[in-house]
Amino acid sequence: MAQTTSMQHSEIAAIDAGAVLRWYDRHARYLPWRVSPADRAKGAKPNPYFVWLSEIMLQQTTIAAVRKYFAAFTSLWPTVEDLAAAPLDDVLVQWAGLGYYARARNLHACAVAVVAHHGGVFPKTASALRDLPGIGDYTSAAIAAICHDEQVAVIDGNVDRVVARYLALPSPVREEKPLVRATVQHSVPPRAGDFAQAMMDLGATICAPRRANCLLCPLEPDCLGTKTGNPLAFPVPPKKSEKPRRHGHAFIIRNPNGKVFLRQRGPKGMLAKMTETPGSEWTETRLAPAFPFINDWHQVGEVLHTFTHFHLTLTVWSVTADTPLDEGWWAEETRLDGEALPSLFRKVLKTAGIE
DNA sequence: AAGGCGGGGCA
DNA sequence: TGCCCAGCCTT
Repeated sequence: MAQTTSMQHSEIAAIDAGAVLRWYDRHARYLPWRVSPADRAKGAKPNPYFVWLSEIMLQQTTIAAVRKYFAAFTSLWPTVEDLAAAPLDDVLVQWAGLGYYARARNLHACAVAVVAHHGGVFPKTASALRDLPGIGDYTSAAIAAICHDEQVAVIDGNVDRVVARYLALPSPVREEKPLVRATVQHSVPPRAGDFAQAMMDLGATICAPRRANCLLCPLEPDCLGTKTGNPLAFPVPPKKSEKPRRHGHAFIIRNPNGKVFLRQRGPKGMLAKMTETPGSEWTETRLAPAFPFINDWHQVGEVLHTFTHFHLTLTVWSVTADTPLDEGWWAEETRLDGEALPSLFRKVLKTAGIE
């Protein structure tokens, strides 16, 4: 077995890290949480709090979407101590619209843990970072490499794609994970942080999902994907599963004072602890609407609109209520900025002209 | 190992 | 419309 491991090791293809770094030194993207390669060469180090915050926000989220949120968070909470001291509800308000709200809950829990268990200083190794909430294989490696040049493999969707093309991998990335990891780990140079960011920039600007600008790519000379004549054939897409469509009802309840009724969702599941307009369960078959607070809802309500959000088809009702309601609060229609309203419920309110 | 999570942008 | 984006967590 040891011999087999040795043989496999000798067969692992390497990425030309020198070529990648030379390209990065000229073409690095400037981002607010980043230290440029030139400043890095002078000894400048990135702020681990900024790097961590940006990495969490960037999970399955584009840079364009993250910019404003990063600016707002660092303005409100300049340090991890500030973030840890903030109420979770305030963090959810600021996160509203960015999606994947478990990230916001884990973000806050992680800040609290860093302050409570690490003296307000982020751990320096990928292994220790990996134990914090919301930090997995990718994010732990990214922080350790970018902040401390730990020579770990940093593998995100960009790197998966670059390597899948570079090696012309015949199977979906999920099945090729060990080979991708071995290849990247085998290639990490001492400038591990710049290398990690370079590979991601390469995937974002040259070796992009639907466009490969091979003429400008530092890896082109050895790229097997290019040699096949169709690098865009990689990575091979996984089989996609059908998702059932779900149906639900949402109620826009307004009182005579022109306020709208909102409430907080439960602590588990979809959009946990976020603000919502009251509604029904979401089921696979279309349900007759039932609203717990108003027995004769159908006498005072009317359908405003029906729209689809992901796999959810939502029917929006307008309801007038003149009695106090429990389990929620009445909000000024013009002051929804202070609510932890996900995009879904902002869409609901927008159908009634409330924004 | 697979599925759920949420939203925006772009071809 | 479908796919992708600096993935993580749960079952």
